[in-house]
Amino acid sequence: MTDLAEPDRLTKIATLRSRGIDPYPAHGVTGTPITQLLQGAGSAAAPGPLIGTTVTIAGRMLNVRDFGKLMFAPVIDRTGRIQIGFQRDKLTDWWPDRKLLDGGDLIGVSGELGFTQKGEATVWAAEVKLLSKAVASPPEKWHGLVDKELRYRRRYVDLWSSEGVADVFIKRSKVLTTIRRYLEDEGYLEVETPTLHPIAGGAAARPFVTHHNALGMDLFLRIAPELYLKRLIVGGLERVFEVSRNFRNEGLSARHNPEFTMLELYEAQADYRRMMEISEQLIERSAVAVNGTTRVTFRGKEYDLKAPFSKKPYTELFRTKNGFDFDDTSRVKQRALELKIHDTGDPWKLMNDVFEATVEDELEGPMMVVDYPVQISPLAKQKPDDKRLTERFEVFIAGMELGNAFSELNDPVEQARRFEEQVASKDPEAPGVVDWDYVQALEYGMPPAGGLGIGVDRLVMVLTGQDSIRDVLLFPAMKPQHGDTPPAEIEPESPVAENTRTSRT
RNA sequence: GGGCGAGUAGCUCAGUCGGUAGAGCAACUGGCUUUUAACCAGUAGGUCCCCGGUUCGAGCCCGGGCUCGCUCACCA
Repeated sequence: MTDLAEPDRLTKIATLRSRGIDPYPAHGVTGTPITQLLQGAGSAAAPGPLIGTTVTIAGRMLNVRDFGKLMFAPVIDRTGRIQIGFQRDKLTDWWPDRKLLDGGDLIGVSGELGFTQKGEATVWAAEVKLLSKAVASPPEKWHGLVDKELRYRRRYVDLWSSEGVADVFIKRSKVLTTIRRYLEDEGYLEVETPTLHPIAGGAAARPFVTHHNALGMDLFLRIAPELYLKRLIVGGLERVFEVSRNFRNEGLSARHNPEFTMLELYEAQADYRRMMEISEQLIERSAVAVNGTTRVTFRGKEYDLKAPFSKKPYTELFRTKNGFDFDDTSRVKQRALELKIHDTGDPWKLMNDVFEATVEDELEGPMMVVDYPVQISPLAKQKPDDKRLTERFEVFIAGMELGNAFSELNDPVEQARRFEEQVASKDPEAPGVVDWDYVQALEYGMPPAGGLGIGVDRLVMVLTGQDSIRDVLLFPAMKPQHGDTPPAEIEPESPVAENTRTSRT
């Protein structure tokens, strides 16, 4: 047992057993969802149809108020909370055992639904069954769990003890349902592609490295599913999407978790204009599904997510904020110095860093930045009328990037050239080797296609008004707790790469 | 990694000038048939994050360290 287990409650378990009561019975009680009971109860002034009938509920009992011959306690289930009234006169045999129940215990109760003198809907217990004895106390009754670290570590308590927490995750689920339903209606196929990648491609990020013993090789946890999904477009599946858990070995923040969920989709014969429409639809429909309106409040500001979103060219935003063109490399360098941006040696990364520092944070949105320079868009197709730019856009809300999409580059020769350029660049986040298998796929011919990625966690943040990504993840990344037993060491047959970056030597 | 803040009972927090460690809730005992953070009386509960220093005396002052939160940087 851990030190959360209270000796007194453990003693009660022994007492229960000695009286022939199993504190952890094999079978539960099927109850009516509490919200349904409350609806059927109506109010004391206008009693509903369930008043006076015998009902059954199952849930967690909290906060017992004992009057000696009468006792009240709320019981919660996933739908709501209702009060149970225990009366000695109606529970003569059970009454002496009531002290064996504690706040936090899971119980099943049957009895007549009625009201108290104060008019609160109450189940007057006629039968009580202990379903599971809690040996740890529930959180303090009026502050609840306030310590953020404890809330994340003990999400299993936070979910039922903190107001609104479960609701965020119910909404998150609704967002995913909405996305799936919409894409299925559009003729998309949901697919699953590998999480273990021999080459960490499809995005610029530092990967996690792991090791496969039988194959005797290092593998990367995927940083994006992109290159596999486009192989499926070559394969003729035409419209595919994946809800992909991606892993990036980078810093943590209110917007970044090492594993996060990305929706990626690809559609043959489409281009980035079609992706704009899909982005707008996905976001607008998700907003309506969870909030019933396209209006949301996020970080103190109101946004209307109604389609269509405004669109502005990258180059124009760049010029307006900086006073010179994005491809004026000497002035970009100078500006980067002014902004104290670290120069990795890659002039185009520097240009984009200047863009991010000067433009992105102020993009309240919802808005789409369109037509990105080709040098920072290695997988996007060039614009026919301006080869310096690509058919690419990103969606921003509240200065936060929510989505990224483009007309997919399907020219194998050009793709190989860009991969080689990337590998030769000084960007530490660029892949270390060319993905020749992907180039080979393109050599067979990929139809013109549009692709889109949407950060699901961030979308849920905006839709539920949560400032931190940790509040939309059930179990956000945490350091192991001091004193935790470390996980069993697995002996690799050969050492895992020393550096977490893609090796480029 | 930088900046700011925090660490005292199971939980939420006080702790004055450096002088015997406190409250509410939770727990335990007793009372109470209509409460809503029920109430009343009582009991128990402490490595004041750790190590060192100053001092007659340190929760408090000094030095070092650890952990956590927020934030900036990196990143989506």
